[in-house]
Amino acid sequence: MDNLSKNQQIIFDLIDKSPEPLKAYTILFNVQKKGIKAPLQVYRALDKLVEIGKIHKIESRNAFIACHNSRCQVAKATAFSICEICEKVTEISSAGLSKYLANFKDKDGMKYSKYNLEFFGLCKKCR
Amino acid sequence: MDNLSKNQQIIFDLIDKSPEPLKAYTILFNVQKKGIKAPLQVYRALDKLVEIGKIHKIESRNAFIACHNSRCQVAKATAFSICEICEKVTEISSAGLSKYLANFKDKDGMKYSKYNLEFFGLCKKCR
DNA sequence: TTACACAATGTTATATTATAACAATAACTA
DNA sequence: TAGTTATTGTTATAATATAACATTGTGTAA
Ligand SMILES: [Zn+2]
Ligand SMILES: [Zn+2]
Ligand SMILES: [Zn+2]
Ligand SMILES: [Zn+2]
Repeated sequence: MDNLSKNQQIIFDLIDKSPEPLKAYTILFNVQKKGIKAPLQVYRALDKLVEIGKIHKIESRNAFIACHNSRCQVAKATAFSICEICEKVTEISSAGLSKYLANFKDKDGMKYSKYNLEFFGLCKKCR
Repeated sequence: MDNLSKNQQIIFDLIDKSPEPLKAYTILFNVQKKGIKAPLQVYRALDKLVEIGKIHKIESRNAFIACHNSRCQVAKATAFSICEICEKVTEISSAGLSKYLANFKDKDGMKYSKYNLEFFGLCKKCR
């Protein structure tokens, strides 16, 4: 379950050591020297890594970052801050926020199994 | 400010009367008989409509819906529920939720100017 | 009115993101 | 060891989005 396959490990390592979210074709370019030559090989590994919660997709940017939040259980509940100038992305780890959202019910009383929240603003450096 | 241009009006009308989110190329297909023939014409209108808050983009689906929530001021604060089976999307209008998120500060004390929240689950019909 | 600025349009080409389809191999299970 | 499932490799193609440039419309102020 924590045993990644060869391609999954190569791609996870790349994303994990990146200071910024990586796009699929950027990943492809960077792992070609390791023998991963086709988009599908990248997308398959990304799909799996997202599924098991090792990485998250930043939907508004079509990019991927490693999970750095023990609170987000297997990609079911994710929150990020995104700087609109430098594009720095940080995973938000807030007990209050995750509790609030996990318990949120809409007006029909519906509870949700999963959510993704993206905050936008300016990071410290860019203000 | 509420005066849409010709292409903007055509595309807004289509989205506004659609019961489901529409994708850019679905829109393109549906407005070709009205003289809008190129993707760029669609994307330009979509960009403008998003900017002025008449429509929202559902990021996880690359699709667009009309705003039906007076609380979301010009696309700065959006929340949706998405059914993972039938793909029905509803804009969430909750005073509590929008107040909570608008006032949310991360651990660095940063407040955000904008957010997008997508909840996933099963709608009434699909349960 | 006329000149200017700015918004919107039209058009062709191209870039970027993602999946279909099929064959082969590796890893796990009974 | 046979059967099953996950993973890989490969080619082609689908789906989403933007670049670049020329033209036309619309509002505004001299
Ligand atoms: Zn996480
Ligand atoms: Zn920044
Ligand atoms: Zn809205
Ligand atoms: Zn449903």
